Amino acid sequence: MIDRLILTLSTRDALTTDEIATLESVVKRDRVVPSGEDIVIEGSRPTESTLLLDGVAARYRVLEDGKRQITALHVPGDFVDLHAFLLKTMDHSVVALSPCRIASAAHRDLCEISATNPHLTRMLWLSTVIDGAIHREWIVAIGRRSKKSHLAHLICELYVRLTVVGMVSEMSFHLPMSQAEVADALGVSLVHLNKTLQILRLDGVVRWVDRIVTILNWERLAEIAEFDGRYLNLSHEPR
Amino acid sequence: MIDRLILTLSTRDALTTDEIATLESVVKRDRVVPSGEDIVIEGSRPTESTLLLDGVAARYRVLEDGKRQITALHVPGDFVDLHAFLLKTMDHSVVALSPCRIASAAHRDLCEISATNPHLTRMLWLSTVIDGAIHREWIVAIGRRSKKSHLAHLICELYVRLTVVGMVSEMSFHLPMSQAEVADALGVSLVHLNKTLQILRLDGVVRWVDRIVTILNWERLAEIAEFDGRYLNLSHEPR
DNA sequence: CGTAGGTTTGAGGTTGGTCAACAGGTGTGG
DNA sequence: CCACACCTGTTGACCAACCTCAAACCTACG
Repeated sequence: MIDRLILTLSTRDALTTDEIATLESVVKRDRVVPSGEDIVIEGSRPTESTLLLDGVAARYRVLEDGKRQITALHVPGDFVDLHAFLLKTMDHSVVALSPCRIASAAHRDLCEISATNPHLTRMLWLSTVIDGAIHREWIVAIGRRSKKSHLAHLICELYVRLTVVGMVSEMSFHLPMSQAEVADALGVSLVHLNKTLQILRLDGVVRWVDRIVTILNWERLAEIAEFDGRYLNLSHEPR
Repeated sequence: MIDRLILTLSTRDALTTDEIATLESVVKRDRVVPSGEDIVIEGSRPTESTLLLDGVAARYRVLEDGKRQITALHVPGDFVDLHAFLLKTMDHSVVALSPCRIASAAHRDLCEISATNPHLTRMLWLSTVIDGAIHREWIVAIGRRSKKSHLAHLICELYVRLTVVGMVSEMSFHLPMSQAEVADALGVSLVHLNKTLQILRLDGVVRWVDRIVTILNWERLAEIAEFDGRYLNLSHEPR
């Protein structure tokens, strides 16, 4: 069940069989959330953290005028709200952008891990700081990149993250998001997102049809995005 | 020396005297970095994390065309690169925006803490996830707020964060940043930042002269910013 | 067959960027 | 003491990027 969590973590550092067993025993009750439904709600005080097993989910906030900003996208193997283990109260909601299979880890059990297994604790901590690294990259992208470069960057990021959990084949991956949702992730209007996407298509660097993204020219795409995947911290080292 | 770190942490949860003593013994070698100098450099592999004792520092990245984006601002009591304890390699630099007094905590010692004091470990972990919460709020601000609202929001945030460490008096605080640096934090041009600031001044909500910021009308400012400080996680509870 | 959700396109207006110039303050060397 | 460079803040003019509104089109589905 937690194969993809293991993949994401063990890409960064080796897990012992004991640690894997601990994670397996702690992650429980898998179920499916339909597309469009909230997995976690702003203001709630969850007593467990949610692991995404399958599907794509997004953290988001809505402003008073109805504008929505997606602050993070999650792929299988990600905890969508591990930070709530320490923050206690959710300061944003998490929505299922596609049907999502999820499971839960009780904060009581996570607390137990933090008391008994320092290395596994650091690995969980690591996954929250990688979230942070991705947030920073998004800030740079929204703040200083052109929209074309930003969109290219997002595609590069998702390509790499989905590769880690084995969900890319032949430069192609399923991205179950509407253009309106992608626009909310980039902080642009739907209309402008669409026009920006046209440009990438015309450049011949990506195909994006029926929610299947195919990278036709990785070199050019990464160049447009000025993409440097180091922030995803894929290197395997003692943590 | 670490008074402000204690302030920030114990605002969120009680620290035992033992824990305070541990922190005190781990944070060493305070020194001053002159304004404008880098405290940590992108690509480096620090073996210790840096605690900011005094001054203001910023995490930032520079793109190929020379544009800079500040991804985080740090006030006294913040660790500027605690995440590097787990990420190992810095994916951004940290610069002193004013003369900064800093001290260091060796990763070896932090690792020791993670092995021996679960609660203190969680408190350090907490401080990295609060960083993350601030990042998310910045993403929302850059992506979906008007520049006026975004600037107001930044002022509100700094007001609250500086209050926690006792650096605000009578709605006034010292903010040792040039307008160009603030512009890099908001992801706008210097010219536009200046014009936006004029508007807030004309509205009579802030005074901002000689790097001293005075909030003249908190109510209106918070309203313009649509500010809700919950994301700063100031509530005191067991973590 | 009508409706709903998603994509695409065009037109026109606003926000915010770039370029350029100037003002005030500070430090430096002649 | 002045002349000068330099840094920061300020302002105006012009232009590009991006937004909003609006409509058309497509497909899936009851």
